[in-house]
Amino acid sequence: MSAPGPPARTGKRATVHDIAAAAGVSRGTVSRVLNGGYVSVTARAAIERAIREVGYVPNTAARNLVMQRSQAVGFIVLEPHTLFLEDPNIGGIMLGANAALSAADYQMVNLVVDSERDTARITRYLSGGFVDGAIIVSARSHDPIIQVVGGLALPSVFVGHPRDLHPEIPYVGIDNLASAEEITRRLLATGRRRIGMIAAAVDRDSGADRLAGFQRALGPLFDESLVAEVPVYDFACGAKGMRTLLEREPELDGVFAAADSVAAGAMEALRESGHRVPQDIGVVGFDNSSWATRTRPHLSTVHQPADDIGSHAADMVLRQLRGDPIAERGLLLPSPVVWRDSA
Amino acid sequence: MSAPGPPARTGKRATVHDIAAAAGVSRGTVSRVLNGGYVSVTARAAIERAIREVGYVPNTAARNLVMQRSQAVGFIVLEPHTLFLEDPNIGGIMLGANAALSAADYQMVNLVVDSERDTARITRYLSGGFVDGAIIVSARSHDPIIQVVGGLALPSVFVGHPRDLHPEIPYVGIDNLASAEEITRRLLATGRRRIGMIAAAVDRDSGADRLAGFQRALGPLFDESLVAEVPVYDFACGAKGMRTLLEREPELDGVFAAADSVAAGAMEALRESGHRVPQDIGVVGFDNSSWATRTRPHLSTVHQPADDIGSHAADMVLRQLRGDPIAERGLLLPSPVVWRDSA
DNA sequence: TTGTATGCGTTATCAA
DNA sequence: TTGATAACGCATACAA
Repeated sequence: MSAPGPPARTGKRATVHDIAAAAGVSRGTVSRVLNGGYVSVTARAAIERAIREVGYVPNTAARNLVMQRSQAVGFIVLEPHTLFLEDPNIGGIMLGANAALSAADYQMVNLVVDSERDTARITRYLSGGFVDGAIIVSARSHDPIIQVVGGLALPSVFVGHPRDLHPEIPYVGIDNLASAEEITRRLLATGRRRIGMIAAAVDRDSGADRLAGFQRALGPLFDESLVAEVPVYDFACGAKGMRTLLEREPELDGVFAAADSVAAGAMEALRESGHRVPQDIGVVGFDNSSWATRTRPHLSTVHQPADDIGSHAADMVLRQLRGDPIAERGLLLPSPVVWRDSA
Repeated sequence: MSAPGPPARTGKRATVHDIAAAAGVSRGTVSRVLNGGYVSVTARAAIERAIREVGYVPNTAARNLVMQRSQAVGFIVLEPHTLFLEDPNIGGIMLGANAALSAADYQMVNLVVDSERDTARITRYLSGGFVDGAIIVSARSHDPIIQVVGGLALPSVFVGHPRDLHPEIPYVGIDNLASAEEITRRLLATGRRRIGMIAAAVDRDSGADRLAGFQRALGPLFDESLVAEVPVYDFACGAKGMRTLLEREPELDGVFAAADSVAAGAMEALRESGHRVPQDIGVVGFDNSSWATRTRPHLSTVHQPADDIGSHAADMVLRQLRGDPIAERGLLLPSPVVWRDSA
């Protein structure tokens, strides 16, 4: 109980004042060695020893108050809590952002807003100066949090490409439309003609763009009845969507699932109904997440550089924080198709 | 740009001082209506109007400084970042904790510590008064963060049942040993005799206890060579562990996988090697996560009430925060076996 | 019921 | 190079 751990387990924590007293100098001098500034060698030595002795650890609230910053950036996810967990994509983006942020010595604070109550609490949190900036994922234009962030003029970045949405806030993402088009084309190239899509989250820009890309690739072959819309990117929705499609069109020979998790669910449904992949039906996904190599056969899919998206998003916030004006209105990262065996 | 959003987009935010000026009262009176205290009806009305007018939002740093609290609780995960995403169990616990915390108007702050650098930054974060309490997941006794938390006397709770680890910090979890024993027994009851285990994370209490339970159930039938140890609870490790086991013992007729994700990987390997489940080999898992119903056949497993664990953990921190002394040294939640078709 | 004054722990601006 | 001293925005004990 008494041996280890640098900070002494006393009720009150040591302050700059205590260091000053212990070292026999003024608080100003202590502050100068803590930050950077002219201080004599002898004074510095005495103070550094005192710091260790009293087990000093800075009080961030006090520092924030005077510095007007928190050294933290919010990672705001506007999705149900459960999806936040299920979606490997959001996870990857989060990891990338966290790595970049922590390299710059910023703490990432994870904020999932799902309910009215969340909105209120997180509004308070953002307004309270707990974060210096924000990375916003899955924004829709009506989200009240967006208004708050805009009103606060909080240095921010959108992940994704929401249109008509605070043009002064930059974005980073991929070209969902072009990539969806490209992967659908390859489905055509392997001879499929009755091609369906399991479209998810069409109320969001990513979902809508993937559907649009699919339609553009198919051109006159596009058949609205071969699009099964499901609410979210997940396994269960994929299985359900696939069953719907099979029911509507027994002759189906190709399927574009809007995400790998959706594709995995679809393949499960396909196996149950006795269809072989890729012989009977070709399947392609989107994301190149760990789902893609968890299915048999492995999924052909679009690689979404989640990690890069996250780190670029973090960089854009960091740059605003530094005062560097950011030139681009937005940033689209490459998302190449990766071919495996499912189509 | 100018229409919506309560806080006016001015550079400086309104303070209590501004409210006082606008309402023609002193700061003290304003503070009293903000918190609670005696204040005349007329003054209150004027102040409340002024608050809306100036678009006041409290400065949390200042409030924290004077109140010596942050109204936030850290959710500390001592695991690699990637596992934090993959492990559905941690996710469920997080969700449960978040729900309880936000119901009590606390902000949950997610802290994953994976590297040296993380440790330093998060130590600073915790010590800086950013959180009033902590929920600690996956602790091992040597983790330096534990020392910090202990040294700070930060109201905390362990998720899991780490022994020899700060006995003054309560824990909440399940009885991994008993449940592992129980589910292994049922494997025996269905006639299996050459039973192996894919043991994961044996350096942690949960992993070690599950292995111990397995051994206790088997008694004299226990064969050390039929235990394949893998580093973490995940799909890929499950497949690899299964292949190892099959190689060591072609006559294997039962397998206990230390987690559902591990079991799913194992079943994938089994399918590839042409073994039928449950006819040739019975498989049981642990967690009752979404993996359990994603496999064919569905997994028999142990239900781990992740949500409840999370909310109970949050409650224990909240109680300490309120000053209620917490009586129990720890809390073990029921974790019943759920039988499906894989064994 | 209200106003005033003081302190929370830092940093920053001055003189010295 | 250093030591006072004034902010930062809020809560609160005390005086009025």
